Amino acid sequence: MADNSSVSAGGDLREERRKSIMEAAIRLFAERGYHETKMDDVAELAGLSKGAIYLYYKSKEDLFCALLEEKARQLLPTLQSVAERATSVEGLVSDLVYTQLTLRQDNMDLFRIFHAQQPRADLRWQRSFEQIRLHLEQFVASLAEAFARFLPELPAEECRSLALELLGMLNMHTVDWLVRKDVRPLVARAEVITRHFLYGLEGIRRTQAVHGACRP
Amino acid sequence: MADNSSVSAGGDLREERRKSIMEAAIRLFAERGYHETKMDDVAELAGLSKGAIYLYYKSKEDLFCALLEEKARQLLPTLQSVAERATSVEGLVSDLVYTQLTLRQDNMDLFRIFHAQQPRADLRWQRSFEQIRLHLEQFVASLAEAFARFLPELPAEECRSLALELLGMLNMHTVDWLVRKDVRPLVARAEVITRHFLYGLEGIRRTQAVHGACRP
Amino acid sequence: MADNSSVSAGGDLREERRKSIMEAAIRLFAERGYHETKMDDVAELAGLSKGAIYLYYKSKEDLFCALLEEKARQLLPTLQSVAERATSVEGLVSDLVYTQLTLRQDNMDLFRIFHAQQPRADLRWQRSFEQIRLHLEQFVASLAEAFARFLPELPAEECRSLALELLGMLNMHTVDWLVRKDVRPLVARAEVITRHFLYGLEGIRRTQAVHGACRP
Amino acid sequence: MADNSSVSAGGDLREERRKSIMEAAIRLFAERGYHETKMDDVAELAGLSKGAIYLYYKSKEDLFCALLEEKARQLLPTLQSVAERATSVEGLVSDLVYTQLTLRQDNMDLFRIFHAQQPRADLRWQRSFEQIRLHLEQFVASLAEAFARFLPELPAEECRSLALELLGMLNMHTVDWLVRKDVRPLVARAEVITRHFLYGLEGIRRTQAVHGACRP
DNA sequence: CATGAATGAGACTTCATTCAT
DNA sequence: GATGAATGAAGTCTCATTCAT
Repeated sequence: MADNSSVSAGGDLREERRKSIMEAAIRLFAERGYHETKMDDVAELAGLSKGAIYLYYKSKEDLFCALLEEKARQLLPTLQSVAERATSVEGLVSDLVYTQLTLRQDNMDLFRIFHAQQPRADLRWQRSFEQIRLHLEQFVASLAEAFARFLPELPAEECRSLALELLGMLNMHTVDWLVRKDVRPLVARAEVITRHFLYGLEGIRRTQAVHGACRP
Repeated sequence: MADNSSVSAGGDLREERRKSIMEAAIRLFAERGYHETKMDDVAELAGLSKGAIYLYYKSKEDLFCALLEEKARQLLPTLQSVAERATSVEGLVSDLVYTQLTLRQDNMDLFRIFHAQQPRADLRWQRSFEQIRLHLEQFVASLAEAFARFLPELPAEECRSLALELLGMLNMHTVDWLVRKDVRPLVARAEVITRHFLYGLEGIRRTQAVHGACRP
Repeated sequence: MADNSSVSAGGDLREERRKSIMEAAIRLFAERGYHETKMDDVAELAGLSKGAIYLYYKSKEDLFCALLEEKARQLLPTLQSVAERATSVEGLVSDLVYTQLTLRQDNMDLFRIFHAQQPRADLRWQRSFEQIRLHLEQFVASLAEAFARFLPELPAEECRSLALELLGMLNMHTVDWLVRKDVRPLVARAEVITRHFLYGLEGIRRTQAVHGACRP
Repeated sequence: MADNSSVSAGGDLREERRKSIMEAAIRLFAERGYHETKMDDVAELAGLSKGAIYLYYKSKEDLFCALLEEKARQLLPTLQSVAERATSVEGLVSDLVYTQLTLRQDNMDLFRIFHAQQPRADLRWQRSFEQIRLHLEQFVASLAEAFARFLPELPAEECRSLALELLGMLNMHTVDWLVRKDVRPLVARAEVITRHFLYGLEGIRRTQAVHGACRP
């Protein structure tokens, strides 16, 4: 255990450097965007020389894509599981809102990057972004499906709508929190959002019940 | 008529060129982002030489800022007025949703630009963006205030929350419409969004009524 | 004629610039080799800015390949024709030596580039170089064939050998002339080379004649 | 014996490493040229770490120069001696051709390097190259002088010419052998080359004899 | 001595901007 | 005014060389 410390330290050091580059990159890409971020800046923030970055990532583009893919791999499982293990619509919504806000708060830089890139037709990050868009699409779908489970009368289309709307609410609150540099934690908004959204669902349900009752 | 045509045509021509540059810029900035858009591309799409752009805008940055400011000037009044002239919360929401979706559909490129830039901390477009953020802030405020008018018992904070959430829902639907290249018009989603949001309000109101009744 | 001067001047100017870049490139590539030649140097020698080169050639590599291909296209026809139109072996050799030396003298930089690159296994200029090697191969072949025409008894293999040897003699004299910066013109060596080579042929012929006579 | 083994082994090891670096360098410089050869590649092929090279050679340039000088020191004596110990022109030529072709075959990488660098005006290897050029010059001179010994009537200039031509023939055959990756050994061409060159000499001699006879 | 991670000077290339025509 | 060829600052990336381990 003690004797392999030198070896594992080598590996650890390498992994640590890799991580420090990535953290620097996330922060800068988030704050300034891809093009306004210079490799020099990343190097400086990571505490390395410019050339050293190229020992870990073969190009700026590669660094950006690696960032997207690694974070996607880290975060997506958490997101998915919430929708799947829910036992009631109230539980689903409140868990989801809480989980999302926590993740966004802890990964605000990543959120910025995603949010900014979302509506681009683009260019050359297709590979990475297309993957991520698929993940997102899948996430929306699984959320819509969860709604469908608890609101069986609702058309699939409308369930998807609900999923989008909930995410939209979360997005806007996150952006607001970022832009106004709100000192309160983002999760403090969980209760309001959950409540508002559940009120909406209640209304939908009631209408459904009536309609359902009318159809003999 | 013939002789002043050169003058007025000159003026018109000038205005026309300005506009064609701006339209080209909007489209390209939206599709590719600021840095991926080359002045050559703008010139080509506008049907002018590269040098000519500099007769109308003193730099690329200036073109971008002018674009933001001009469009903000064009669109914001419409947005504001909806909130102000509403006579019922139902009217407010349904008008707003309709107006917003229509505007976004007709100015999708502009929407992309705004959306992408929204969560940036940045850099050098502060001048233009700060202005726009103020406009947006103001718009959110006036919307929150309109809600407050119709839901007098609701804390101001929560009214603002509602405003954000409605806009978030609209944003997400717009992004979804763009990304999936939905062939149906964006406004087709107005009814669902309005309904969902109003159900939510109804729930809030009912709770309020109960709470209100309790308070002697 | 006069009215299209502005147009043709534009074209001419462009062609002139292209040529001045190429001339600068040939000289520098010849003197220093590919890698020791910086785009800045080419630009300076061509009397342009660094960036301007990229208006004419899309990369350093492209410039190098264009150079090879253009010169090959210019010079090869001359070389080929000598071998084809010869009516006697004496005429062939003396014309060829003269033509070759003249061309080499007038294109000494190009000769250096070819000579230096000739025995490389390499790398990325394959496209351009493979073509040129084919041309050279073809040239050697047509020369060998010309020898075969005048020395019908000689095996094809040995004719090819003769072709190589004549070219080798020319190469070495050219290198010697370059390295020693000989003030006399290179063509001054034509007579000696021709004479020496023809003496050799005479010997071969005589042997052939004897052998030929022996075979009934 | 045992105890000094570490020292002598150390020295041997050092010498061995030096040699393995040099062999790697020769091969790579020959195949790819100086600039396309990376120190990493040399290290890998030599089976050492990159840093280790710098314990043996103080820079890439130094490695290249050392290579040239060492090989020159090794090979030149052999070359010189042939010219000096010849007893007849036939012997001279056939020995020289044979020796040269053998050396070239066994040192083809070195040949490539020399051949490629030969006609450069250059740069910073002047030190090493100038030396080598002097050696070569000397070699050509001694060869010319040998010819002069056996052909006393021939002007010195023309003897030098003959020397160049013989070397040119050898060069071209070597290049041809390399480029076409001829499977037959290079020395297989010795007989033809010798024969062709001697035929030439014979012709020269005959003419000389006639001229000599005329001069009373 | 040996290693190989890190450095940083320097090269190629792009593109916003200028300016002679 | 309009053009587009030219400029050159600035950015990405490479690789010879160094140095802590």
